[in-house]
Amino acid sequence: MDPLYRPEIIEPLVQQHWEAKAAFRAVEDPTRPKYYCLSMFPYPSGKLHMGHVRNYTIGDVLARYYRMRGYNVLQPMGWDAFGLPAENAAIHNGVPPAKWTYDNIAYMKGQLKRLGFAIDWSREVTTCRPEYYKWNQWLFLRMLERGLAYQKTGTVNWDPVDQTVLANEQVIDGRGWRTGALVEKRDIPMYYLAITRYAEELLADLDKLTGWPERVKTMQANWIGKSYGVEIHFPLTPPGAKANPSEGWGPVLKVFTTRADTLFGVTYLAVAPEHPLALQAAASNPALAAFLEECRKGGVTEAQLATQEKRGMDTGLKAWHPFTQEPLPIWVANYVLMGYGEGAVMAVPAHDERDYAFAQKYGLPIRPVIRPAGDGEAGGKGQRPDIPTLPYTEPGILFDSGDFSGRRSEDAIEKIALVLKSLGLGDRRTTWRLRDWAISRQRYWGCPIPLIHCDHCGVVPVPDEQLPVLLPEDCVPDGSGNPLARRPDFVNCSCPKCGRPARRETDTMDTFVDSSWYYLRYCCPDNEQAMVDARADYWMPVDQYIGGIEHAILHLLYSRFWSKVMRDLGLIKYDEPFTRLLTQGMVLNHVFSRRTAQGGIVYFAPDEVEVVTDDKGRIVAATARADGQPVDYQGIGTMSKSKKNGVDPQALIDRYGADTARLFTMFAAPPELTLEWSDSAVEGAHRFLKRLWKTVYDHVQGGVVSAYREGELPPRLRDLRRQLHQTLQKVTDDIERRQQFNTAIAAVMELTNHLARLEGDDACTRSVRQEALELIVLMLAPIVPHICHVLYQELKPGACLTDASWPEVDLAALQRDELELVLQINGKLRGKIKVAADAGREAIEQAALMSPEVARFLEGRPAKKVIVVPGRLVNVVG
RNA sequence: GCGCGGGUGGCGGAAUCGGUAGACGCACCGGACUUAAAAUCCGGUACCUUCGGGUGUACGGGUUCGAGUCCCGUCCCGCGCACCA
Repeated sequence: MDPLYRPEIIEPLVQQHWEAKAAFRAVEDPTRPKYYCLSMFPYPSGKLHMGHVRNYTIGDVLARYYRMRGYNVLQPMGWDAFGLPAENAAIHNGVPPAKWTYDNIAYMKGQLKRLGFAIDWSREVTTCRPEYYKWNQWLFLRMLERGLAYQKTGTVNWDPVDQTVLANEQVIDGRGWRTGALVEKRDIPMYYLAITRYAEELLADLDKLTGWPERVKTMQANWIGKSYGVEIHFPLTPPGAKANPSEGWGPVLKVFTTRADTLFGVTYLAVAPEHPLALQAAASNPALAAFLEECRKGGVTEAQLATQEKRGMDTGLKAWHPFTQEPLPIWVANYVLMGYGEGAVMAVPAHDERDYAFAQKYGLPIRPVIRPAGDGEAGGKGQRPDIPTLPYTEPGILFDSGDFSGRRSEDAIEKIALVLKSLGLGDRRTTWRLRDWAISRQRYWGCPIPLIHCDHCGVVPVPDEQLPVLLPEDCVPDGSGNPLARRPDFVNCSCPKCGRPARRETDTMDTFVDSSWYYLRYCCPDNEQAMVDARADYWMPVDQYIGGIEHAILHLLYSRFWSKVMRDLGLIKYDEPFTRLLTQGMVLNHVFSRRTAQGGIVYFAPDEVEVVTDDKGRIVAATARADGQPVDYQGIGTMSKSKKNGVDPQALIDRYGADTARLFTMFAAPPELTLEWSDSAVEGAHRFLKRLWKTVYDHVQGGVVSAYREGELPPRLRDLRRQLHQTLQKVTDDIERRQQFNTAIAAVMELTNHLARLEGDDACTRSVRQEALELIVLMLAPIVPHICHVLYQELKPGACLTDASWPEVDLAALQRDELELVLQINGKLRGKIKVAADAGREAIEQAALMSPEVARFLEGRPAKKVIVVPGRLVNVVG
C-alpha cells in the first residue's frame, strides 16, 4: 500500500475498474425494489460549473447509498441539448450549433466521468438527436388530435434581442429571462399547449407531493393562481330601453370579481386598453385611439414600469348596474390586464387600493359600502357606521347595499351570486392565473413543429410515418431571424393530404418541451417503435429528483403537466413524475469589483486579487495583483460569469482529485442552503482524506487481525464500539431520512478523530480498530467512493467495495451499564451524575439529591420538585 | 404590497420531539518536530469575571421546572410573485 494518498493515481484506476465491471448498469428486475435517482440534466454549455458538481454529487451520494442498501438503482444522465446559447456561439464562431453542442457534450461527459458518478451511461439521452425529438413531435400530434395543442394568433411577448417569442414564464419584470431585453408585444400565430385544462388537477395534486419542499409547492400554487369569485354582467343598454324583456339583456360588459359584496360601491367600470369595447369606442374617438396606442407601446417602457402610474380615459360609453339600474361610466385603464379574468373590472374605489388611486386622480365618486365587523356587529340594517380610512379592503359588514345590507361579506357574496344568476346577469366563477403554454419559437436550434402549410388544405399535421421531421444540422445562423426559413430543402415539401407543393412550419418548440419528459426516455432510450414501454412502468416515478430551485415553477410544472397528458393518453400509469424533490442551494463566492473612471464596474476574479484580513480573518481590504491598486470587496454573491467569481471544477479536480471536490461540496453546507466557496475549506476536506489514508495505512502495516470476542473487550474498547455504532445509526438517518450530508460527514470525522487517538496494538485493540475502519470506509463510500474503494481493498484483501452492503448497526454495542446525566439546579447546569443504566426515577432522584452540587446551591433548603428526563438530565427545583 | 424562508462565535455551520448552546470544519493563537520554512502532530479559542461564578442564539414581552426551539409584538436580511380585480 502506498503510504501517501495520491488521488491522481488511484481515481482513474478505480474508474477503470467500474467501467470494466459495468458496475452501474441498471437492469430491470421485478424481484428487487427499485430506486430511480435523477439529477436535472445539464445544458451542454461547454464545461461543468460548481453548481453541476454539487447537484450531481448529491444525486450520486443517494444513488450509491441506496445501491448499498440493496435497491436496484437507476441513475442516468443526458443533455438538454437544444437552445439559444448554441446559436449565439454559432453567430460568434461561425460553427454550426450541432457541432458546438456535440463537442461540448463530449467534453462535459469526460468531466462527469472524472468526478466518478455512478451513472448508467448506456441510457444517455440527448434531446437534439432525432431519435429523441421524434417523440416530441409524435406527442405534439396526439395533443393536436385532442385539442390539447392548438394554434392561435395572439399578442405575444417578443424578445427583440433573441428575435423570438417568449412564454409568460420567461418574461421577468417586463424583460426577457435570458437577454434582459425589454419585451415588446407582437401579434403572431402561435401554437399553445392547453395546460390550463389541467389547472385544477395540477393544483389539487400538490397535496400528494409529500416529498416536495413546501416552498416549491407554494410557488406552484401561486403560479396556478386559483381564485374564486363571481362573474357579473353589466348591461350596455338602459333597462328601460328594452322593447321586450324576453329578448334578454342585450350586449353586456362582463367583469370578474372576488369581492361581489362590494357591488353597491361600484362607481365606474374599467376595461383593459386591448378590450374590444375600448377598441370600438376608439374608432370614433381619436383622443382615445391615441391613448390606446400609447398604452400598447407604453406598457413595457422602463419609466412606466418604474412608476406604475395609473392612467386612464373615459370611453364615453355607459353600462347599467344590475341591481340599482344606475348608469356607470366605462373607462379604459392601464391597470386592467386583458389576460386575466374578462379584461374588465368593476371599480369600487372605497374598497380597492387601485380603484381608489384611480378615482382620486380622475375625480370619480367614492362610495363606501363595507364596514369592519367589529363589536357593533348586530348593528341592524342601514345603520351608518364609522367609516375607517379609505380604501378599506378587508371583508366586513355591508351597508347601503339594498337587501344585502347587514350581511357579512362572505355571506353576501353567495347571495349576490345567486340573485345575479336568477337574473341571468352573472354566476359564481373560478379564474386562474395560469395561461396556456405558448411553445412556438422562431429559432433554428430546436425541435421542428411537425406541421405543413398547404394553400389548399390549410395547416396539415405531418403523418406519423414521416416522423421525425429532421432538423438540418449544418445550418450556421447569423443572428437575424430563423435560418430554417431560408432553407428551401427544409421548407419545400408536398402536402400530405393533396400532394401539392406546400411549406413546412419553420417554428421550433420551446426547449422546455424537451425537458418535460426526458426522465421517461431514460427508461427505454433504445426503443425506436414507441415513446415509452413497460420498462417505464418498472422505473417510474422518479424516487428522488435533485436540481436547482430556479426550476421550481417552469420545468417542474411542465413536467407534471406532461405526465398527466401522457397518463390520459394511456402511455404511462402514474400521476406525478417526481416522488421526492431536493432543491439544492446555489454556490457562492467572494465578489471583487472596481468603479471605472467612466462610472462602470469591472469585476476581478478572486484569484486576481490579494486580500488583507484583520486579526479575526475578515477581509478588510483587497488589491488587484495586476496593478497593485485597491479593489472593493463586495461580500458574497452567486458564482457567475459576469462577476468573474466562478470556480472551475476542473482546476479543483486536477489539484485535489474528485473525492476532495465531492467531500467539500457535501460537507460545507446542508444541500438546500447556499454553499460558500472557500479555498481553505477545500484544503480541510483534502486534509481529512489524507489523515484517513494514513490511519488505514498505519493499521494495515500491522498485518492480519484476528476477530475479538465480545466478552473480552475492556471498557475503553466497548466505549469506542458504542460510539462507532451510534455514528453508524446517525449517518444512516442523516443520509436516508434527513438528507443532511454535512452532519453525517461531521459525525464520521469525529469518530475518526477518536480512533486516531486510540492507543495500543494488542490483538483486541487492533481487532476493534479494524472493525471501526471498515465501517468508516463503508459510511464514506457514497461520498468519496474512490479512496474508499482502495482502502476497503487494503482492509479486506479480496473484497470489492462495489459489492459491499451498507453495514448493520450492532444494537448490542449500543448497550451501556452506566449513564451520565446532566444535573440542573433551578434550570441551570451545575454538574453531572452517574447512574446505572437501568436506574429508576426514584434512584435517579436520590442520586441527584445526594450530590454535593445540590447541597451547595440549595444551601439546606428542601427541594420543591425534581424533574427527571430519562437518559438525559435531572432538574432539582429548590 | 402579498406569500414563503431566515437572523446562533471571527467565518461556514451543529443542536433531529421543549432538555448540556456552539458538534464538525475553517480561521486565529500557543507548543512539538526542523538550521529554517512548508507539511505534519499536540493543545487552546463565545463574552465578562473578584476564578465562586455571571451573561449569552436580532430586539421587547409571555408560557414553562427548563426556550435557539413554542406564543405575541418589533426590527433586519434573503427568495418568490407582483396593478391577478
